[in-house]
Amino acid sequence: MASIGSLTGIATTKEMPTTRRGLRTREALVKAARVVFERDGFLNARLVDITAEATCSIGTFYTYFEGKEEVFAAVIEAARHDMLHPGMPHVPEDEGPAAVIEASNRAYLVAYKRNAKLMKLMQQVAMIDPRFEEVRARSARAFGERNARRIKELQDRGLADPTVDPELAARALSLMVSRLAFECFALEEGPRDLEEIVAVCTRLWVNGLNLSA
Amino acid sequence: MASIGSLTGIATTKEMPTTRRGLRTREALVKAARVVFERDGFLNARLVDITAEATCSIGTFYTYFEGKEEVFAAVIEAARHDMLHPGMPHVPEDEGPAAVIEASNRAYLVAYKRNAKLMKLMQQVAMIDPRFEEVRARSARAFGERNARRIKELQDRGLADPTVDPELAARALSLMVSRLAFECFALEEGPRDLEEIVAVCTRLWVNGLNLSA
Amino acid sequence: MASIGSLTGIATTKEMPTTRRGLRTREALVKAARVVFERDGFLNARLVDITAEATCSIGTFYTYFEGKEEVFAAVIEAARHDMLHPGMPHVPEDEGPAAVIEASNRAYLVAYKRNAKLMKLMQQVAMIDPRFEEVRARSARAFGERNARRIKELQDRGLADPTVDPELAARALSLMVSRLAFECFALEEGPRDLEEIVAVCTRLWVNGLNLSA
Amino acid sequence: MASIGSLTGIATTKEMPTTRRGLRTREALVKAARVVFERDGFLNARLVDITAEATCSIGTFYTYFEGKEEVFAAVIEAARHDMLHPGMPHVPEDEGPAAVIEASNRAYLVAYKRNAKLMKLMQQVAMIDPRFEEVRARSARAFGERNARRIKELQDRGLADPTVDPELAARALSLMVSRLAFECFALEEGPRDLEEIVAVCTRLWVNGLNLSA
DNA sequence: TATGAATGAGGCTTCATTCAT
DNA sequence: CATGAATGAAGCCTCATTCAT
Repeated sequence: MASIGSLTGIATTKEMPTTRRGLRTREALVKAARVVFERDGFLNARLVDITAEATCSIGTFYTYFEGKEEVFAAVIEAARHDMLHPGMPHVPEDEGPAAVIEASNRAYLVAYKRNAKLMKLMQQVAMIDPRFEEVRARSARAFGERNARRIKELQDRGLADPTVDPELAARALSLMVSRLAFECFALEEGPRDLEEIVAVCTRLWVNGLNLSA
Repeated sequence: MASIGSLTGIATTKEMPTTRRGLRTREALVKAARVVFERDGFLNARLVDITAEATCSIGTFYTYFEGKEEVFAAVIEAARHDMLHPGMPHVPEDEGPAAVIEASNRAYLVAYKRNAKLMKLMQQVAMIDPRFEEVRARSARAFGERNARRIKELQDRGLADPTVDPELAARALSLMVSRLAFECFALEEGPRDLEEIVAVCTRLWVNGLNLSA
Repeated sequence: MASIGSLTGIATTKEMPTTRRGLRTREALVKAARVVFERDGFLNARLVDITAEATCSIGTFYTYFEGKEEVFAAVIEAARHDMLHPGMPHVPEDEGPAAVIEASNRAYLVAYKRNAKLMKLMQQVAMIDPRFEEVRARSARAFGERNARRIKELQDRGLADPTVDPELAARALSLMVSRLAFECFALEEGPRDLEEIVAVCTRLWVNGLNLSA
Repeated sequence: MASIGSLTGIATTKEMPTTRRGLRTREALVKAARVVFERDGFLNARLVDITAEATCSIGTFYTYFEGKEEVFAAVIEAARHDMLHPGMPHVPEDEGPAAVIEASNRAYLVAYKRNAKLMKLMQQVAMIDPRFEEVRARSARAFGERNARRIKELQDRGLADPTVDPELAARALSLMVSRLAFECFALEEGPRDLEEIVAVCTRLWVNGLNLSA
């Protein structure tokens, strides 16, 4: 069982290729892996399928990766910017906290929708391999903590219901959004209209925290 | 690939045993399967482990089940009453909708906590086998629809925020509760104190729907 | 591996049932076995299928037979009269040897056609189990020897080509008829019209032996 | 159930190896398979025996074949030239049709005797697997048709009995030869002296078609 | 006689991983 | 760096046969 990539902080044996050709091959493998994983799922994806998609040999695969888990880590790594940190959109703070929440939710949901298949895959792998569950949990935790800080701030400013526990509320509401995104976009169960989902999520955040302003 | 049990409505080849002895053996296998699945996960669970746990032979296993999937279906089936429909607790309607929601959430979370490992397993299998995903989705849908009806009723009675879409809100809030339960009880990430979670969930439902009026 | 039935002369452990009920059950099993064997082939036929067809239990099967081979032997045994000794038809000897040959061929082919599926089965089993090959060979030998005697007689009477070896010619011509029957009736490759086949076989026998008379 | 080789025209998943080493290994497997099949029969032959005979691993087997059936197809394929179309020997046409028939029969029987075990195997497999029965039938059909054309030609030239149906007679006489070959060489029942068999077969063909004229 | 649950040996197959070229 | 043939551990599953009821 290979250790997984840099995303988890676990050191890997394989280093990044130095030559241009090597970089190109590695990149092709990561791209191919994403295609195959999204098409067949993590478990059904075979290394031969990935190398076939990348038009290289199995041997070449092992030049760059230690195994399935590690390419998967590389796939996640390659998508993380787009996926995990959708980049806070330009929201004038002076439009009020509701606007910030709405913008934040929209940004998250847009990114989620764009990477829906990968997110589904990530969920699958997280349920299979505890190391990826840890990756998922860490990223969720970071997201939750940021939201918790925001909520606490709003409470301190007297703008939010002071009776809710900021950490737990942030977690609950974040899970609400991410899970709804998962079901609607990844599983394709339910409405796929983005704005509809943004609206509900935002309303439930705003109401839930009693953002009176 | 075997078809899965009656839970899904899909017919299975193997019939229920008619004799007392057969019934006992089948039951032992289901119980053993639950133990092994919860301990090793669905993928790592081997049939030999299950039959060893049930102290019978592999052949006997195949007398009652067509494969791993089918025992798993039987495990779920055996736990469904306790798990999926925790039974509405006796809540005096006259204590108001908030009390009903709280009782409902508590009942759900209590049942979830009791079956936490199985719920985790179900999530895992649902991510692996689409037939079980369908089972999970169906049960979630039923739960969501029931809540949607309640919300609509409250809206009609002027007790809930009329601007939220009942279906989507019900879904979002249900997912919030179930996912929080999943993380806290199944993954054991976060607080495991039941009442704390009940409180937050209830508060967010109540606030979210603006039931304060 | 059980020994096979009386047809082969090999003694079997199981004796014929003494009670009326036992006889009925045994008969039902033999009948069912023929149905299942003809439908699924010897290899694919499972004992459960046979007992299901006979509406009795596996245990009952072993009351009467020692295994698959033995029921098969019983099936053959039950069909042998019709199959192996089609009974010499009433052919006035004075119509000449050609008429005798024709009548003989017709009788054989009629019986073959009637039991085509069983004959195919017998071929299959003979290729699988040497003991049944021995059964088949013995019966073919008997047939061949009878024909050889006839040929020799015709040669002695100056009616047949004296240059052919009676044994080998009898064998060759017998094989010709039986194999043609096999292909046309059992495999259903080629013409299934009985008289057409009778005509060709007879003509080739008559010409082949130069039955000038 | 794997599809069988190119002999049948059915496409196979596994491609021919490109490297020299691969070619050698595949060849070793085919050769080993023939040995094991001929020794143990198709049903008793285990893949381990074949790979042991070829001194390679089971995994290697699956690099080249999809299963037992497919190696068997390859074995047949490898032997087909020698077996199925023994190549018309150089027979001066002017020696008359009888000489052609004799030469043809001898060529066939010589080839048959050389591959007797394989022919027996082929018969066995044909009785077990309909796809191989189809292969056998096709090859027999081709042989029969060729002979039918010959007979018709002889009839047209007034050299053969015009009352026999060319197709059916060709089939009957071909079956006679092939079946006699099968019994004498494959089953080793009866005379194994080639010339004796050639003589009888030729005599019965010649007489049967009345080529004496 | 009849039943049918229990048995378990042993074949088949997959695919991540290695390594000689 | 690239190749792809070779490996073999590891699980699944079948079904004839037994035997206690």
